[in-house]
Amino acid sequence: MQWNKLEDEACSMARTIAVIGDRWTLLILRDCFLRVRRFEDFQQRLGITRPILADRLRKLVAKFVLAKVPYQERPVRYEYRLTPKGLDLYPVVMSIVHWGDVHMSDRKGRPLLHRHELCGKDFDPVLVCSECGEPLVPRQVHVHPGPGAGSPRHVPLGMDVPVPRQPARKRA
Amino acid sequence: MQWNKLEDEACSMARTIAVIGDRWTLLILRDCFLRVRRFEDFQQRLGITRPILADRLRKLVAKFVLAKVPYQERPVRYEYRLTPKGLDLYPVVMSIVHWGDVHMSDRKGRPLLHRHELCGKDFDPVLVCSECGEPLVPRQVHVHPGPGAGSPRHVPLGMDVPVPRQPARKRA
DNA sequence: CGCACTGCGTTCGAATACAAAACCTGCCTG
DNA sequence: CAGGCAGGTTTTGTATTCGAACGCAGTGCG
Repeated sequence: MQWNKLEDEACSMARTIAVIGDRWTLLILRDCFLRVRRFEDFQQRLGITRPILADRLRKLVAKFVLAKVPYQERPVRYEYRLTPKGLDLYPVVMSIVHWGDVHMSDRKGRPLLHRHELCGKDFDPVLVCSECGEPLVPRQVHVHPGPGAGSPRHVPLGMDVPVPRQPARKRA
Repeated sequence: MQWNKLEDEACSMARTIAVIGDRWTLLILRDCFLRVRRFEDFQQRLGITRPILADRLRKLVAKFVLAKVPYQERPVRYEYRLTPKGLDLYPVVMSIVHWGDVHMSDRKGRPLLHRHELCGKDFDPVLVCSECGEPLVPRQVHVHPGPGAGSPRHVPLGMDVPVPRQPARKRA
């Protein structure tokens, strides 16, 4: 499957991956949330090569995740800023960081702690239900097709199928 | 930067990306949460080629995200199951799917809806603070170095730096 | 003027990852 | 014994990605 095909899948995960499912893109976005905005800064902080960086920034702008806005005239220079669409990726980025904190830290512990300005405490991010506020666990989530459902070659995430497979298995 | 170097960064995001930051790996994990467990099923559902699938499964097992357990003897056949470490990726997967639902759906709407068994309603996932329960927004989160902090070549996510750059800029 | 510098990229072969298809193994079934 | 099935590996060609170097505009400095 090529990158472009991913976008056409009737699966939100595939479509998202078509935008951010690239090693560099996620690191660039992390830096965006750190208020890094300029080509040179990205390049130096990430150690990414210039052609790749230029390509990823271009793609993110084309997908309206970043916006290219001039910060000075004469020589016109641009900086890359998160759009509202880009800002909405915060949960994705935070979830990834948190998983790394919990599961990929070495003996010394996690490299950094997050403090919530509202309550003043160090916290972990928790994913909850928008309706009842309870934490989400995989087993309590069922999925049913929505208006944009296509032929489910990819049965979408959480779909409670008994694993689609050839009906009966002879051997246990 | 090569893949392996990512793991050594003192950044939880980089370390997580070293595990799951691959287009196929995330799709495989999505299917895992759908209770897909067998090589053939992954292959057919994803349209992934066999060598790549074998490679990704091997890596996920090596990283303890999946476990390879026999489900029958004589011919020994294995299935791949999420470990607790793997199950903890649920927020990552859900956040990605939700972003796709919101921002990548076509006119017809999102391909699927999620229903929460506990409250019986269709919901969106929301990322909240574990301490006060309020939704997290980027601007209200500050970060300070934790015990595992290294030299911050990558200043970690959310770090509230005024963008590290060469002190004074000659041109405005 | 003329030369260097800064910010932001592009162009170029070499290395890598990937796709498509065929092949192999161990066991079972007809 | 032919064929099938689950779960891979091998082989071969193509698309991506990479690192190093170059291009280029607009100053700034002597």
